[in-house]
Amino acid sequence: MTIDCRSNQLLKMSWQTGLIKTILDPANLIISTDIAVVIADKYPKARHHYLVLPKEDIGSIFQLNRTHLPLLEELHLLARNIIEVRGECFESFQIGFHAQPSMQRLHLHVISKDFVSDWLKTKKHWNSFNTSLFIPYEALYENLSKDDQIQRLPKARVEELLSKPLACNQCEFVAKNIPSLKEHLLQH
DNA sequence: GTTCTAGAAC
DNA sequence: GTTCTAGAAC
Repeated sequence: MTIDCRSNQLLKMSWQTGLIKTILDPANLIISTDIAVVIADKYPKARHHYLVLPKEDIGSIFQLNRTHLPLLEELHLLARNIIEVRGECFESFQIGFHAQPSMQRLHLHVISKDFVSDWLKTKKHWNSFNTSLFIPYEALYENLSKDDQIQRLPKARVEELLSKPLACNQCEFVAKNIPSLKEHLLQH
């Protein structure tokens, strides 16, 4: 391994630990319990976008086993709490995990289905929330109950899902590019 | 995860 | 010529 390779890895580590650093500052915590916290996503991909994270140092969904099922229930409880606190309705939100997370520390996404946001900029953003790259809470809970672990998606499957057409999440419309998708979402 | 930007797509 | 996407970031 070259020196350059190592400095790349260090650079990568610095952004991957962003969430862990964020929750160290109490000012960032919208809700905090003994075992989990709720923060606002720094780059929200919809009008409402929150993250629920355990205080326990769990890297990602791939570190989970059956013993974590009660923890997941607590994360889900806080997800419902933040929606209620914000005066929104549960039906207008999707709650779940990315099948291929980028940031360290397990985090549950709580995001409104409008996807109206200046931070929504790429096909990857869209498809990570609107294809099987998004694992709804209930689905992950059931998979973990059954298998005692969460399986990583094959690289080819991830690439296939990332390259899917930009299909609207609320109707049959398929956008030709990101700007037209964003314009369309505003109409809903 | 974002930023930046070369060059593809239009 | 401008818009848009996709890959490198040392």
